[in-house]
Amino acid sequence: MAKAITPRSVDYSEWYNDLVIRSGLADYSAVRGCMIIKPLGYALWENMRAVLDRMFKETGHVNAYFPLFIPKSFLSREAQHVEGFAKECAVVTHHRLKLAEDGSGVVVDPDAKLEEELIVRPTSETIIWHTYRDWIQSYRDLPLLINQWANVVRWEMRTRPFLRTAEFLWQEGHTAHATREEAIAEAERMLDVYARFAEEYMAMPVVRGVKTPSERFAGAEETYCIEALMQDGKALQAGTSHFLGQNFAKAFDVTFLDQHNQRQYVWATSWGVSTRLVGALVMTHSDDDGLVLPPRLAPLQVAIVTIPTVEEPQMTVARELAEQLQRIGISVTVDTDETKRAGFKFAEYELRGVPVRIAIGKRDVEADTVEIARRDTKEKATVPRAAAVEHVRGLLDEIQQNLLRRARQFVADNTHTVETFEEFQRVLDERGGFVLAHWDGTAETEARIKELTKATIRCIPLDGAPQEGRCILTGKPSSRRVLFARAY
RNA sequence: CGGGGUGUAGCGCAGCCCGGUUAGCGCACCUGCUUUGGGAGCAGGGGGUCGUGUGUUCGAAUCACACCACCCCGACCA
Repeated sequence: MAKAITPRSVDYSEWYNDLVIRSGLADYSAVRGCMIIKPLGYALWENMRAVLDRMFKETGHVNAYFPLFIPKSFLSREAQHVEGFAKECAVVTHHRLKLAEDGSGVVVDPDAKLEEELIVRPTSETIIWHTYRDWIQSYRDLPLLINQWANVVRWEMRTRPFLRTAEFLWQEGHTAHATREEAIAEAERMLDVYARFAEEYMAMPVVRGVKTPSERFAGAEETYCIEALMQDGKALQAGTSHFLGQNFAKAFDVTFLDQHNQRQYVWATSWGVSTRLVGALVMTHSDDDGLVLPPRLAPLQVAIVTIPTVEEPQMTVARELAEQLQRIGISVTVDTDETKRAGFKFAEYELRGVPVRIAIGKRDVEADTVEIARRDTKEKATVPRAAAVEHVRGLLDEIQQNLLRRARQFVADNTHTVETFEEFQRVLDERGGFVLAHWDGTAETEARIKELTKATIRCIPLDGAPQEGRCILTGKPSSRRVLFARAY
């Protein structure tokens, strides 16, 4: 094995880093905390983006684009918002460089200092709500349903490829509504879109819930989220949808006249998912041999390898088969690289997560068969050439379903219900995973549990039935279980 | 921002303690031949500001000091 990836059992974190780099998803860059998204990683993001974009449009949203830079004063308009983001903002202070007098290169020209500093957006609520003030006058202007695909910068202390980078790509939806109820319905609708995307496309089961007040987005009245469970038993917040109340409308003075000629503040939501989803996908399905990508998002679904590459009969079969697969909408490549041998290619396609690999050798040509291997289980089947297209079509569906099934089973196996604090600690230390437990509802208890165990309340699950119980820490009454985990 | 680690060829490393030929090794790369059903073999070849700076010395990858960068672990966050 020329390209050994650290096995998960040795060091999960190393495995992830190795895999991201060696599979060709991303590279480190010259800038701290910023990564280069390589063609494979970007293709994956493009596929995610295409599906999400379609789902947003199906739910009535349109795309727009707002500036990268935000005047510093905007950020301070909403008190909680600035508190939440102030510590991680990149700030532009000058607009010009000049040659250094000592010839050592360029220096910032002190004469080019900006009157007001510009913040590189960590999120766009402020500049968007500043704009919405001009766009909204009447109830007829509502709802305003806009999404933006953009990059944002958060100067994080500690970064990890895809999971937390200083610059990341995302989408941010920003909507304005006439009523509280409508805005809440919008926030819930978009959470539902995210959850469906995660399960149907990423094959990643998620728990839907709401954040506790201390975990809420800065400036939100309610933060809805989807939480996923990674293979090492740690949780990952995969998407959030916020009900912002009238906070931003009040901060930016966005009002409208209703049907009764009454001036009202607008109700808001914002919601986003980011390139973090690529990391989530990797951590959900992949194994020690490389990426495992769900067919519905895989940039390449089928790779055909002929053995040997150069000889004609098998190459002819490969090209015919590829054409037939393409015709039914399956992405496929015929590997014509004569400098690599079959074994090398097998390993390489596995590393890159291609769901289905087909091998065609002289033996197959003679028997009129092809060998079809699936990435998720690594099983191989020899099937008649005439049945290959249907086999592949069915197999891609089967892999998609199997990944979701497997991931669901994992979440089920790693979700524990506990009654006492001792049990809580033991489960976290020995097994990790999601832990359902009673909590007295106070921020103090939440903070204390975090301090003692490093576990946070990931969410208050939306589908959890109310249940009387006693808080695992304080013994005070609790009306429902909440979802705890150690998280990324 | 605290703790730890690493900077030597595209990648991974040895050499450094104890200074001294032309700085090595594996992978990758180039050429040729033989191969080709799970990361091929042989032969030949190309590729280096030893992170940066200053100092010590006849002489520094090697010793000293300073700086920089990146990675990992923590606290903070999508």
